[in-house]
Amino acid sequence: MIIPLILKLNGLFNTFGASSSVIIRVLTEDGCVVNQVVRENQVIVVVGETGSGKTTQLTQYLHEDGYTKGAIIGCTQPRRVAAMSVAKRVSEEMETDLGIKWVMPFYMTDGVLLRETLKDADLDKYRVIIMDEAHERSLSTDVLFGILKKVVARRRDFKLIVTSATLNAEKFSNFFGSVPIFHIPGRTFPVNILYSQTPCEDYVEAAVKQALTIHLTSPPGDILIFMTGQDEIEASCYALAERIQQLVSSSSRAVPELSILPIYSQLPADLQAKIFQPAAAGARKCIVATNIAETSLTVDGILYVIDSGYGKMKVYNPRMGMDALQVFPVSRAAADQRAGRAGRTGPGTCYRLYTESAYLNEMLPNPVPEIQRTNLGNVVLLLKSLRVDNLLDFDFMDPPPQENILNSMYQLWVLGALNNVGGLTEIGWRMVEFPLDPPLAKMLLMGDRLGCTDEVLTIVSMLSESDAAREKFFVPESDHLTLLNVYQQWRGLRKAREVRSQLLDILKTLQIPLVSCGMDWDVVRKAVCSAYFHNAARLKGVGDALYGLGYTPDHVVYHELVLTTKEYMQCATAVEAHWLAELGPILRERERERERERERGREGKREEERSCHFLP
DNA sequence: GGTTCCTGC
Repeated sequence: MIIPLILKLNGLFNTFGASSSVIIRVLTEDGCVVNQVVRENQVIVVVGETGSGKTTQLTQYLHEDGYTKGAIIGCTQPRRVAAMSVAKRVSEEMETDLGIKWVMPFYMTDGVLLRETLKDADLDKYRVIIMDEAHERSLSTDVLFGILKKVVARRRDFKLIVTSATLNAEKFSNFFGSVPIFHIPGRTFPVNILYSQTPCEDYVEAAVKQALTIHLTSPPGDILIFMTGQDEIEASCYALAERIQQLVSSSSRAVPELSILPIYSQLPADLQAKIFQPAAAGARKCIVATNIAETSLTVDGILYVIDSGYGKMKVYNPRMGMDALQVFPVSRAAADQRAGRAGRTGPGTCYRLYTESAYLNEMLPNPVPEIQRTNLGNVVLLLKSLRVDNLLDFDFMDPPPQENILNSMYQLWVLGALNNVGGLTEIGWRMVEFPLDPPLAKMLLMGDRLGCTDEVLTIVSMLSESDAAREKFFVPESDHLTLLNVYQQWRGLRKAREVRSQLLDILKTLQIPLVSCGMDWDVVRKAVCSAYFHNAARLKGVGDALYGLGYTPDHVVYHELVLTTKEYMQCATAVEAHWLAELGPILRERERERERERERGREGKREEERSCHFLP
């Protein structure tokens, strides 16, 4: 077998970190040590650079040691594109080794593996699971950690290999009982890090200046600037273009070309693709990005990184039942990840627009894991179905705030998924079958009861489709019906169609018939209402804010409430007040109680009646 | 009239 070995001898028995008692073992050139250690340990943690080939190497060793005989090696990634591209790369590498029988590891997202535990709690079909990029701490990764820890205890033949960035390795090792940590050296170049001498007043301005300085005085190499969002990116690009233009017209010397390229996830795909095209001869690229360029996208040729030190993050507030999209200083780990982007093609430089003292004293070592800042409805449902009765006792590596768990349980109870003692109801058991957020699963099941599964199925599928085409097909009473309208009139929506057919399969297995209500769309609104009545609002003093709706309903339910500069209800549907009473009698009672509590307490006016802004 | 990045089928 001629797969180049990247695992190299890297010093014997180094201790890992000053406080650590864990010894880093060594992977030798011939790989026999790793084989032996995998043999001797059920769980190991592997520290290595992204793309160092560690998963390829590990699966090869595992194969050699017979772990693929009559069993499967599973390898998880946090993102689907990554899972697919790793699978592709590995299969290409395999093809070059003619005549060798190789059992491909099964690549998937961690979310897929998590859902597999629903059907097979012990994951019997897997002999080994490799969790790649576990340091990213996706919601699914964190839930899987707790579940796999139990699988490891129950199945002595089962192996778990967790790969991680340096910072998290010891924590991961401790979680699984001080398991061995391995180090695989990376292949990146050193990055020189320069800090701002004083705190920076306006990082957009500072970034633009720094980029110009690099462009005019530093050797060739592309620039990558990290900003928080679309607005700042547009402002930076505009300012950069303007300054370059000024220089061109005022300077007698020739100003080299600078190709200014914004990138963020909302940017249309054809514009996104531009960042991967090489710059014209003699020109330099300057990419201005959100944190999409931190992990999701990798551009080669970057030698200069300019880091604002900030990023946006969604934070769930259980008291308000609302997500807030807020700007935060990034963590040290994220800042280091950003800096590392300058060292992929050669020795690079990272300009941090904040002081070294801010880096050392004000930034968190790691980002707050997603599980601690999100609505846990799905997690609760899933764990309940795995017969984890007391969620507060579940072995989370970093437990979510108790308030988040209790609030999510309350929401599930309101939806009828949990009974009074916190067990799954019949509806709850059926909701688990759907890979959907609990309200959407509920909407489907209510569609069954109300005779409109066909319509509701489309609406649920469309919520995952882009909202770009929505405007033309506007239905005044309901954003949700607008989505149905879009789908019915323009059936070229690929993603929605795929999702729809897959959800339809699940309906079939649950023996729920596909029934249409024709044009009687009121029942559809009722189904929407039944899913969202915990997200209900009475409109008050909204004035001009409703101009897009055409008329003013008394009550609406909404898909999501997000706090940005203002509070925004996203995807709202007008409902009749008596529907709320019919469909959610328990809720109404609880709400009255809570309102009375609130009136007594100091907590706020804000929650009583939300004046709101509509997004068509 | 606006919002970082992801996921399940």
